[in-house]
Amino acid sequence: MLKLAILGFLRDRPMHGYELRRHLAALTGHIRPLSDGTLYPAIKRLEADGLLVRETEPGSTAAPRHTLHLTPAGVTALLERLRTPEQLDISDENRWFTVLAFLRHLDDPAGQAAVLRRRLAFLEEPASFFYDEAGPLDAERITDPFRSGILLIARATSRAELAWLHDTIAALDASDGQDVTATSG
Amino acid sequence: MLKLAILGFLRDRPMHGYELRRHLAALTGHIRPLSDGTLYPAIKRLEADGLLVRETEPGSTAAPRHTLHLTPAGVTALLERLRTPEQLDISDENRWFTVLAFLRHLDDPAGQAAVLRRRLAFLEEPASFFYDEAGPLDAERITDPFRSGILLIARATSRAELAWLHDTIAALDASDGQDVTATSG
DNA sequence: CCGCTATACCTCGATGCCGAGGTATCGTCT
DNA sequence: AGACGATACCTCGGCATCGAGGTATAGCGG
Repeated sequence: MLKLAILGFLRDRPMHGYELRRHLAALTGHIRPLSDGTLYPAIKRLEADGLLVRETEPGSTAAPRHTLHLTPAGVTALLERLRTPEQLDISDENRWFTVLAFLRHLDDPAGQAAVLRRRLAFLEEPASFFYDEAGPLDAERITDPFRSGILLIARATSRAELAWLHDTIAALDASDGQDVTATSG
Repeated sequence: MLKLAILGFLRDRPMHGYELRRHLAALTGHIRPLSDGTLYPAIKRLEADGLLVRETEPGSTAAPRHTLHLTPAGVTALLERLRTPEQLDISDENRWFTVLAFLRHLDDPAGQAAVLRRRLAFLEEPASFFYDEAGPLDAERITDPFRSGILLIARATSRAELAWLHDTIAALDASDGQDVTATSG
């Protein structure tokens, strides 16, 4: 997750750790704040994997700034992750939003549509939060106001996202067809 | 999180680990599947903390079943957790839904309303996912269709939840007033 | 020039989760 | 009788994260 977000931000432009931290805070920080005890080891792991390099700028500001650049391997890893996200990236809303935030980097309408279709399939499979001895509880059988609130909110989110997914997939399919004829004609 | 869910389910009725596992799978399993390598150590931690006890049923079915019961300390811990959730339980939707799923156990309309008000305050404070050099990006300035999708979905969720929160808080406030006059009169 | 804050980076112990593995029993199908 | 899957529980290594701590520089107010 963190890995995806770091690669995604660095794909836009090289930046140093502290700036990365600010961007990450803006993206998911209100949901789940990120400590730099998490960020810097993550950067080190990516560096050890050869996905990014640091270039030390001399006396720019304060401490020795390491400007972080993606390597070609880093770009490949990002695109691979975006093209074939793991199931948790599809099902968990926080992770899914991170995928969406950088899906534009996957510069391929068909590939983007394929990822959206995976989310679509996940949202369309029936899921129930609660059940008792008699089986799954549908909305009508739930008397607890808090639990019916969960269902209400989940359903509103689902409706909005399904509509958006259908629209966006249609647009991507259309633009893909256009591009193919444009480049081939 | 897991801790809260275990305590919450056991508050309904004692059950053994495997049954707990099924309930947990129904509650959050479609989002994030739970391995029993996570569940059983969590049960052990709760037992070590004195929040639950196991009672071994003799030759009921297969392996030695341990039926899990909340202790008075476990009930207290559950109520305390529900009454004063940490900020992450408020901000993270997955955690928040877990709080909601068991908030009914906090048998106190005023306390329940107070928790809902914390979520309300969180949702009402302005948050932006993205920003550039010129500051936070509002919806109009975002051209990336995937990022505008995030905002669209987040806003739909937020609208639905805010409406539900207002309604439910009003209902709780009303029932609280009624209860007070009923018990005092 | 001292203290304070912001910038910028790092380490380390504790914790919690995951996945892969293992054990054992019971019921059912063949 | 043997194979198999479901039930039921457990252990352990590995890893990501958190939080608390530390280091160092630059700039600003008093």
